[in-house]
Amino acid sequence: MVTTKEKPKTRKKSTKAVNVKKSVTKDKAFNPQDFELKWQAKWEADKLYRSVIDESKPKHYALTMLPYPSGDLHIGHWFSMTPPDARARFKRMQGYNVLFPMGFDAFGLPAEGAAIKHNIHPKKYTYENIDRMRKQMRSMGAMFDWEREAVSSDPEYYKWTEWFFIQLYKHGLAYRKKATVDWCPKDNTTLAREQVKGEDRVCDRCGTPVIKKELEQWFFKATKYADELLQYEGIDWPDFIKVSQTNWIGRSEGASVIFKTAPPTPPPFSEKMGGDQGGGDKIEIFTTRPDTLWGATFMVMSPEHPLVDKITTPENKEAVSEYKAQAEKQTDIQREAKDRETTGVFTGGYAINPVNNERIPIWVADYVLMSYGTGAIMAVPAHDQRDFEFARKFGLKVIPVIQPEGIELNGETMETAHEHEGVMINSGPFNGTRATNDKGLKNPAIKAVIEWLEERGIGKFDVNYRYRDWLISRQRYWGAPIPMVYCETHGWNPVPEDQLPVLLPDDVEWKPTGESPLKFHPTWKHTTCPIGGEPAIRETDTMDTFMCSSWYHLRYLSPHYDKGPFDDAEYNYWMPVDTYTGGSEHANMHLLYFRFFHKALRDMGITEGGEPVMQLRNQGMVLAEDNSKMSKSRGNVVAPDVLVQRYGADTVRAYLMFFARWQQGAPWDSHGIEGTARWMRRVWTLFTDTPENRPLGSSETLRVLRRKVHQTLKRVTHDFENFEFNTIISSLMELMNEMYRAREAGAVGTPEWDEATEIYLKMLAPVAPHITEELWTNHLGKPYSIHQQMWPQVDEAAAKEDVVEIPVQINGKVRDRITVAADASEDEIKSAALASEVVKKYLEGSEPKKVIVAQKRLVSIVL
RNA sequence: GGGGCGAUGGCGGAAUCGGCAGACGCAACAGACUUAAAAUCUGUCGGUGGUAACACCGUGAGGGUUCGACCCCCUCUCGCCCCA
Repeated sequence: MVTTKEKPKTRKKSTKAVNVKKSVTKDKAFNPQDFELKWQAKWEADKLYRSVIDESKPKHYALTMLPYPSGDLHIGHWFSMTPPDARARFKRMQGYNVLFPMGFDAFGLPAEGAAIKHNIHPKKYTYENIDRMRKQMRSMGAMFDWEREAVSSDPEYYKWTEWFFIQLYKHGLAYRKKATVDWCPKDNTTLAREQVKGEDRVCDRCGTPVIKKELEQWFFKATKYADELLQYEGIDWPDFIKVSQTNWIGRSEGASVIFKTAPPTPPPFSEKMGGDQGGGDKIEIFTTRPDTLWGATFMVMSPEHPLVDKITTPENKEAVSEYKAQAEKQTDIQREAKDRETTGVFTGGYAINPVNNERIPIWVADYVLMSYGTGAIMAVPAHDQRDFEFARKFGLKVIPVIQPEGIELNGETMETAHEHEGVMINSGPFNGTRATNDKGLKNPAIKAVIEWLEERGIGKFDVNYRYRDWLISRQRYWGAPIPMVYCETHGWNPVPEDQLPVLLPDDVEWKPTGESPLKFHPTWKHTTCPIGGEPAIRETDTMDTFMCSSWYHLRYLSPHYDKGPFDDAEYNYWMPVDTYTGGSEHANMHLLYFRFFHKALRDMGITEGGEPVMQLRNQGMVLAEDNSKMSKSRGNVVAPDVLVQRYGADTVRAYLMFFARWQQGAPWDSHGIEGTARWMRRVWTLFTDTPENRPLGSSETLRVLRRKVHQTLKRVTHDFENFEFNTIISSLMELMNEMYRAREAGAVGTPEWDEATEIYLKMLAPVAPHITEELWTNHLGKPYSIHQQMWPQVDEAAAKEDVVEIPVQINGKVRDRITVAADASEDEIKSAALASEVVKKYLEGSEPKKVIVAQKRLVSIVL
C-alpha cells in the first residue's frame, strides 16, 4: 500500500499526552537513600560480584586503571570507573564471566610530600587514604570484586615487584649504567625520559624544569623491544595512542658511518699525508641522510663526547673546557630551545670525511646531546637548517649536494638549507642520482649510497630510535626497594629470592636532600654479599612506581598467592585483559611500559602472549564548569559524595554517562544533573504509580510500544558494545516517554507492557543497579537479583517499522514527504513520489531528468 | 616547525552506510496546578522575513566531487593533545 501525504506537516510526534488525573495507587516517593545502601550490603553479603573461574562460561576481563590513593575520590574517578562498570555489568548479563577488579597504585611521591610537610608517615597517609577511598568506591555500587583487591605497597605485592626486577636482571634486561639523566630538582629524583614533558622539559609530576645529572642508575632494556612495540597487529587500540607510541619510539632508517680523526695539524713537509701521524680515532655518526655525505663540511660533537679532550689542540683547550663547563650548567630547556643563539667552539681537531677524504673541522656545540644517537654528528649545512645556521655563524663552508629542480644552489649565497628532493651533485659517483622526499630505504638515493658505503666498509645501514631504555631508579623512600646488593669483591648481585621481600623500613627520615632517604637509615643498607658473605651494601634507591603498575593486572588474578606473582590457573583462564579503560595521558608512559613489560615476561617464560590488553578505550576529562582543569589547588573539584547524598549513586552514574561523550569528556554542568534526576524519578513513578480505570490499549498502541522497546534494545546493546554511553541514556529516556504514552493509552496489564517493563529494567540495570534491583525485586516481584538476569534478545520483526516516511527532494531540496509501506519496492516508491501533488506542481507536466531512489530512504528528483 | 584530534542552536550533544541536520537533555520563555514558592504536568524553543501557509539562509571559512556533503577531497582559521 502506498499513500501520499497531502501535507508535510511538522515532523514532531504529537505529544498531546492528556494531562490525566493523578493516580490512586501511589507508592512512596522516590528516595534512593531508602534502598541504595541496603542493596550494596546485600550484594556484598551474597558475594554477588565474586568472580571465580567457571570453565562453562566465556570470560571477560574488564580492567580499569587503578587510582593513586590521593585521599578523596573526585568526579573524574567516577567518570573513569562507573561507565566501564556499567559495561562490565552489561557483559555479565550477556553471559560472560566477568572480572572487574580494583586496587591502589599506592607507592609514590605525594605520600612522601605529606610526610615532609605534615610529618605524617607515608605508610599511614597512604593506608588512611585507601580506607577512605575504598568506602567512597563502595558508594558507586560498582561490581568490583573486592576479594581481588591489590595494593602495590603491601609487602605481599611488592615482594613480587622485586622478584620481577630480579628476573629482568637475570635475563640481562635490567642493568646498571652511568649516564646523563634527567633530574627533577623539586622532587629530588631522577626521571625516565617519558616522564619529562613538553617544550619546557618539565617533570611530569610537578612541572619543574628538569636538569641533567651524571649518575649511575638502573635501567630496563626497553629498547630491545622497540621494533616489536611498533607492531599493533591483533590489538584494538585507538589510533591516536598507536600514533603517539610510534612517534615516541621514533624509528628512523639511515646509515652509521665511521669518520676518523685526522692528524691535528697537517705536517707541512710530510711524505705520509693522510697517514697515521696521530689521529685515526673512530667517530661513529648516525645520519638519516647518507645521500648528503659529500656535503658534510664539518662535524659537531656533544660537549660530553669522550673524544673531545683528545682531539682538542692545545691552543683551543681553554675555550673548549670553558664551553664544556657552561654547557654542564645548562638545563635541557636552555640547550634545546629553538630561539636561542647558536653557540659552539672549534676544537682545533679535524676528521676525514670517508666518502671523499676531505679534511673537515670538528666543533663542539651543546645542541648535540650525548643522549641522542652517538653524541656526534656530521654537519651538512646546505641541507640541514640547524647546521646551516651554525655554518653561517662561524663562517664554515657550505657545499650543496642536492640540486632542486630549476634552481641552482650556491653555497656562498644561499639563505636557508634545502632539506628536500633534488638531484645529487658534487657527490662523486652519485652525481645525477635522484633523491626523493622519501625517508630511509624508500629513497633511492639513500639506498644506493648505503649499498656503496657497505661495499667499501665505511658505513652500514642502521636504524636509530628516539626511544631510550627505561630508567627505573628513584632517589625516594616510598617505593619498592630495588633488591640488589653491592660488595667490593663481587659487585652487584640480586638478593636471593627466598629472602624477598626486601622490606621497606618504617623508621626513616624524609629529608629532601637529593639522596635516597634509605641511605641515611642507620642499619638498613648494611647486609652481606649473597655470593661471598662479605659486608655489603643494599641499593638504597627505590623503583619507579610505573614498575608496580606494569603488572598489577596479573596480581588481581590471585592477590594473596605466595608461590609466585600469580596463580597459573587464574592466568590461563582470565588473561589477556579484554577491555582496558583509562586516561590517554599515559600513552607514552604506563601504556608503553605495560606493553614492554609483558613482552619481557613472555621472553623470560613467565607469561604467554606479547600483548597484555586486547582492546583499549580512553575516557576524556571532566573539566570544571569554567572549562579549566579540576584541581585541588584551584578549589574547583566536584565532590561526588555530595552528589550521591543529594541524588543517589544511580543518578550520578547515569549523569556521568549522559552529560558528555565518554571518550571525549566535557566541562561539568551542575544544572544538567537535574535532568537525569528527573528521569530517575519519572522511571520510579512509571513503575510504582499505576493509573486506574484505563480502557485496555488498542493493538496499535501495543505494537508501537513493542516496536520502540525492541528498537531501543537494539540500540542500547550496540552502544554498550561501543562505549557510546550518552546515547544509551537518551534512548532509555525516549523509551520511557513512549511508555508513559502507552500507559496513558491503556497498555498496563498487557503482556506487551509486562515485556516492556522487564526489558526496560534489564537495560537500565547496568546503569542504575540500585533502583532497578528495588523495582525488579520489590515492585515487580521478580526473583532476586536483576543483576543475575540474562540480557534480553532483540525481536527483529517487532523492531521493524511497517510504514516509513520518505522525503522527496527536488533539485536537492526536500519538497514533500510520502508515506509508504516499509517493504515497498523502489518502483513503488518512485511512482508514489511522482504522484505527489507537490512534485507535479514542480514538474509542470514535463518529465524529470532523473529520479533516484536512494536505499528506500529518500527520493531525489532532478528537473 | 612536524604529527594527531576536534569545531553542529545560549549549553552538553544526536544524526549506525554520502540520503529528512539539531534526537535526548540542560538553560530560557509561556501556561496548568498552588494563598505563594518548590516539585510536578503541558507547550514553545537554529536564524531572517511573514498574522499565517510558507520562503530563504544555516553543521568554523573558502573551494571541489556528487542527483544529494556535518560526513569524501583540496586550501585556510581557531582550539586541545603529543613531539621538536
